[in-house]
Amino acid sequence: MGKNAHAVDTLGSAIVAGRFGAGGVLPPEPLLCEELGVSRTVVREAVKSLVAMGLILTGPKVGTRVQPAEHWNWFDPDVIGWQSRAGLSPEFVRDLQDLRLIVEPAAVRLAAQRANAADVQVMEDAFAGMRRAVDEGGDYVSFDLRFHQGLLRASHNRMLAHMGQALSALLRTSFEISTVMKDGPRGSLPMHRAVLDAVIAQNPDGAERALLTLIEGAQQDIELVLHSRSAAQRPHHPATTTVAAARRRTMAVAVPVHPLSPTNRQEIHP
Amino acid sequence: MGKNAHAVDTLGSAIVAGRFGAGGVLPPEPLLCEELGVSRTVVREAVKSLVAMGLILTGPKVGTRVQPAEHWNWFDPDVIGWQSRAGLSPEFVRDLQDLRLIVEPAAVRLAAQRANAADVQVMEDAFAGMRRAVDEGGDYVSFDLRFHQGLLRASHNRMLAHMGQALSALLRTSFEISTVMKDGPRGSLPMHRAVLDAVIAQNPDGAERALLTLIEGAQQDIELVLHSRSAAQRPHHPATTTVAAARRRTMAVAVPVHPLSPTNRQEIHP
DNA sequence: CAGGCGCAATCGTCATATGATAAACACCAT
DNA sequence: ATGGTGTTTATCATATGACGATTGCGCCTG
Repeated sequence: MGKNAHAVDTLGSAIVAGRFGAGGVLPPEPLLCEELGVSRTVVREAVKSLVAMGLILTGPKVGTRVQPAEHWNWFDPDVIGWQSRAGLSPEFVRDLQDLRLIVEPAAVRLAAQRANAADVQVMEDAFAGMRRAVDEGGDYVSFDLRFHQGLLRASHNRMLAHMGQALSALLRTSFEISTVMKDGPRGSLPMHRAVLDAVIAQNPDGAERALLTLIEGAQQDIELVLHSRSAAQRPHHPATTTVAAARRRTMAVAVPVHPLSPTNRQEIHP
Repeated sequence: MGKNAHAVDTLGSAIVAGRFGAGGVLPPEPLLCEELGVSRTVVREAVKSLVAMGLILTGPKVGTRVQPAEHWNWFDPDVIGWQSRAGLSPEFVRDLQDLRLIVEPAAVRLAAQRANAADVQVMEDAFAGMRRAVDEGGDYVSFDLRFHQGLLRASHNRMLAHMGQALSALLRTSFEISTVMKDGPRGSLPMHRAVLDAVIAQNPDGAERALLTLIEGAQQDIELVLHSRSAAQRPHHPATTTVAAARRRTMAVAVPVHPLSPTNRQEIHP
């Protein structure tokens, strides 16, 4: 990984984790150079990236100060990733659940009205992958994410599609650092099918209903996880608390214990 | 303004305006230095900012290429501002209207449940400012924006609050480059009051209804504007076509005729 | 005690050099 | 002739050193 990407990731993680406090000031550039083991050029460019994400602002003599959390760009995959690794606070999860509950039903309504053949094909492929993963074993999560991503994109609304990207980043991270629920996938398949069918039938109401069912299942799981987490204070090792299945379910959610791979949007590797 | 900010703005505007085409590649860094009249350091930092906004990707030998529009960060105030100046295409406006219609009613429901005294005070102040602006003349727009911003923040959801920021950026820009509607403010005052009262009364249903009324009024205006615009193909001078008032209205919207783009080659969006 | 003035810390900008990477091309072997 | 392979080269990535600009803070003066 490039040094710049590493610097952005390190600083971003530290800031989001609250290492400098809310409104605190970061060390001067020379010190950051030492700590990160890079030149001032790299530090400056990393700082510029973080400024663009709304995490900090800079000025002569004032140094670089972290902005209040309301100014973060909460739709940046990196920011969401850092927050996820820093710990899924109940407030953060609640915010995301709120958002999902607001956005996805509305998006699926639009999708049912606007989806074209290509959109449907993407979702069909994703669904096929999910089914295959259940039958033969495989990466269920990626296909599930692709399904929901396809759903959001099928709304043909740039903002909604971008939100899906952010949501995906969170869920993906959540999965990378945890285990997948065992029988969740099989149970959620039929309801995914129902959503897709309703979209194909251009039936907004049916699509919304099916999706709401899906979300409710996920919400229950998440609440269970958060509950079991606050019960078992600070689990020790990769013993991520996995949660028993609910009947209808979209995605499993578990608790991050150890930070892991950053998403690197900075370099091209075609 | 600092050179860096200027560089980011210039490049960002050009990219969003489609000067390099979708998926096109920007000139090499040395050329950009000449065009912008700045050093390579500034260009690189500006590029890093744009990368963080998801507008472009960079890599050795491949140059810096603009990403497809789905990857833009559509919740960045700068990006929205550039898009606004580049021309409010009907699709863009439709996307934003969709978003507003999805987010604001849901947010006001949450606000009615979660708003505290401080939140209410912010909105009261904003409303008082709106009323004063109507009675004595003044900057109605700022207070209207502040009202809606306060509404979103009162939902106590970081993502929703941030979305409000982006929405504000759009509406503000829309106003900066156009004139304000004459009797819109007076007509919209009562409905704003109704929203605020419902929030204070912790009445989610009432708040949502009132807000929906407000949004519908705005939507009608916007449709009128877009219609009159496509009717009058390419008006000649600063004759911004303002639109007659509708009864209930949140904010006035007018048409940018002359983008303030620094580049002379403005392009007509398809 | 108050207000203006200078100092110094810190970021902003510039210039130049060198390394790293990956696409493009030419070359050789089969 | 064709396909693989090595070299070239354009472009970005990083490092270094210097100077300018701005602003917070303390000192000095009235």
